[in-house]
Amino acid sequence: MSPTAPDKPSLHGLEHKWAERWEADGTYRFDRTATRDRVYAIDTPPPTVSGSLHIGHIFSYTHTDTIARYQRMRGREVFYPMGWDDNGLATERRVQNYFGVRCDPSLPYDPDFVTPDSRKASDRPVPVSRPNFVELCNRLTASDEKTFEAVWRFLGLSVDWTMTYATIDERSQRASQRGFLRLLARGLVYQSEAPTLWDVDFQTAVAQAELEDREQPAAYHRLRFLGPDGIPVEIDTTRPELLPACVALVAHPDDERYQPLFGTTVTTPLFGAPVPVKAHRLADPEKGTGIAMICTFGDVTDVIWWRELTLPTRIVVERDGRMRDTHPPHDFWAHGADRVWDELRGRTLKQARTRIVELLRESGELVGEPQAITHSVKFYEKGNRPLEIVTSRQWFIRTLGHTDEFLARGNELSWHPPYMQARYESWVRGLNSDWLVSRQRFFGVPLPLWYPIGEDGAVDHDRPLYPQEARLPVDPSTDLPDGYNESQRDRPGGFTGDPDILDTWATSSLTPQIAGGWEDDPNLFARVFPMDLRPQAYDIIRTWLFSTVVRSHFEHGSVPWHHAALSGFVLDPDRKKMSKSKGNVVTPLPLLEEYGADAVRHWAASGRPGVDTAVDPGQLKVGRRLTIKVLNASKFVLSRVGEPIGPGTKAAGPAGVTEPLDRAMLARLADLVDDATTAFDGYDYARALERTEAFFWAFCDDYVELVKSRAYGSRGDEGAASADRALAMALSTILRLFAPFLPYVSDEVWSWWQQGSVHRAPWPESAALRVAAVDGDPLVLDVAAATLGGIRKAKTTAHVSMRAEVAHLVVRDTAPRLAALAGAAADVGEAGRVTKMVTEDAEAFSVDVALGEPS
RNA sequence: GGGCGCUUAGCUCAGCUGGCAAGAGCACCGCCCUUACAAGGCGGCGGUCGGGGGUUCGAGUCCCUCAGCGCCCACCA
Repeated sequence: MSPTAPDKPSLHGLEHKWAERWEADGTYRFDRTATRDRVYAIDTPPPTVSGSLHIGHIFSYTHTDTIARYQRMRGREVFYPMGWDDNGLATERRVQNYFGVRCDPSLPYDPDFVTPDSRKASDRPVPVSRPNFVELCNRLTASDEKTFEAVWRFLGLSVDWTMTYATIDERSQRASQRGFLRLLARGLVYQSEAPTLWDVDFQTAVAQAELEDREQPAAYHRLRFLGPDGIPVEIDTTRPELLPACVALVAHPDDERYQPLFGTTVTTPLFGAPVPVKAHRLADPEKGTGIAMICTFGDVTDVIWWRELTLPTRIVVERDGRMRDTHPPHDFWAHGADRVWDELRGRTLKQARTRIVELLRESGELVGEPQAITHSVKFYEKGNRPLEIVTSRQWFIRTLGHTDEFLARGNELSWHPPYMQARYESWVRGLNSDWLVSRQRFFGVPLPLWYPIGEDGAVDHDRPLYPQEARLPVDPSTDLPDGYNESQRDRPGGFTGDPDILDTWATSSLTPQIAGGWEDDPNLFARVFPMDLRPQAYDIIRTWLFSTVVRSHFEHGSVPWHHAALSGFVLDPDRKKMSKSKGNVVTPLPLLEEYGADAVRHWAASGRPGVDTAVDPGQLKVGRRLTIKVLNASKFVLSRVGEPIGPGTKAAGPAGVTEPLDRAMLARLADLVDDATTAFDGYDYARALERTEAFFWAFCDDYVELVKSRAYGSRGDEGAASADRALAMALSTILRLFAPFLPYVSDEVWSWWQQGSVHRAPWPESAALRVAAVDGDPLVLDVAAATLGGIRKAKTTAHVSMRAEVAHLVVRDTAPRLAALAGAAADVGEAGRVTKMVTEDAEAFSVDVALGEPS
């Protein structure tokens, strides 16, 4: 059988051809009979299904795929599933915009509902029931997932596509609810009625991990309170509209200015409410006037003060971000304060602020004019308005008090790059609240709980009812707690389902368990858990990585995986962070189509682990050129090779390579294999690629040129055979080294002369190459290449063709290097078209090139 | 306020445990239709490796310090 390289090799259509072949052959199918020690398990990040893939996905997933392919070639059975993160707010938001609907849980299910069509952006959203809304979510995510899968396949991810999951599917819901109930049974999860950060647009509580600070314009308003002896006490506030919720003033215990006031009572402006003056260490004497008003609740410090100073609660802000429209219990407001309140009630906070400032100004209790400042305010990372603090009943997983355990688990992990561990540790050390997992949303895993309703109609939250694990997953809005029937739902003496869902992270923190078949498939789980690798981008260390460690620690008493590989971010060509609002998001499909998947992968894989990398058309062209070069160089090599040469064939034997230059190249190649292997074992795919690529170009430019004429037979069969065998060994090795990065072109070329897929071929081993190289000295190749370079330079300088004859060549160099050159003198002579070559001992390398026909 | 990373040719970046007479690609300039490759090949120009100090026979590479950029965490009346 002889190799069959096409006359005109092309990249066109390779993706389609090979994606189909791999699927048909099950090239990446996981063999679940493999024992744990042979398995390499990857906890693939389930991308958020929200319309279209981002170039950042391509970047990070390519990194993972190179490692997956490397491990597979090293003989590991790679467990490489794909998940879709479709539950949660991102999907809800997309569904609202896409279909023009709004979820109203109070509506009954409408089985005949059809989505509104031909609507305009200005149209009001159509209210739909929760079940209808969830149906729409399922419909849209199903189609989005198809689109995503198509892009992943185009990119050439070596995922086992028979192993997919979605974070909203039944398996995930079961795992999520089971995990929750087990924590509940162990007291690691609890509910609490407490002030929590609240997004007034999404109308849900928000966890610490989902916060971000944003700089916002604001203004200090100086308000005059009335002290015990009629002496004014002035405070600065950015939230004057919260004055009716003021429950105390606070200053630092050591602040001599205010020490006389501690324990006394002052009166609030406008409302005339008597409030105590308290001392607390968190009060900052440098801020404002050094004494602050405590409101329920303006910010998290208010909550701390309120709790630690046991202050009363006076709520004026509603969950929708407006002033409440009723009279709050105002037993301590002064007579007449109702008239002030009537000016504020029901208004938005912004309107209320404007109005109260006017009122304060009129009453003379605003001191001076507001001073504009800029300060940072907490936002929900997906939100548009500052978070408020609202008291509500929520469920929490206990994370406080476990800091040392979490840090210890962090130490058990190998971090790539290592400095990423610092981000994890600073997050763990900074935890200041338990993990809030309940959300007041609709599309997600329901909390698997019901509550009894007393004969008096009061819901008894303290005695939740929960299902046996065998019943999971349950939807408490339609399923029944044991011992009840449907007629008792929401009735006195009956029960009510918990209306909330679990936060996305409460489910995706279990991806190793979900993908690995925890409890559902113990046989599989034992083979893959704890997994080997968690690949992800560094921005979600505090969410996904941390929460997965927490769940695994609590549930299994182990780390969820042994390695964490953190990818950087993709920046736009101007090195700015990409965001939808800036409109600089790069979508991957056009790049894949223009440059080819291998070139896009080449760009991605050239981004160092953890390092932000810009989209660079130049780099994409480099990748494109490389893949074309692989095709052409391979075609040349195979035109010299009479039969397949690889492990087990005759040319693999050491006897085949006799020429010093060929041996030198193989020795260099062996070093390369060691380099690339070491790099990959350290998760440095970029280094492996860079080394391979550098070798390959030098191989083409120097070695191939040097042996070309000998390979054509200029010096007899033996010299040609040596070259052919070395070329074939090199090609086989190079293709396998490139395979993790350029899966399409490498398998294409592999198929020209080898059996099976290169992606199931063994990773090259340097030992075999060293045997073939015998005593090969890399110096031979170095000096030969340098000499050839000198000849080329002379010809270029003389503006003559590379085919021009060299009448007389003098090579000067040190004795050892000249000795090395002697072994390749004939090759150099033929490649440079040198008629007569002489050497002279010298301190340093130089050449004299006399062009022209031999005299 | 605490921490991490980065700062090397015009641009994007390699240079891992100190030995480099400082590298690659892109861009730029020039040459070459050479039978693997002209959507190519070959060659050239270009940097006092952010500043300053130190250790060393020797520092882009280690230590100290300063500066700029980016990010993480904490705090925010």
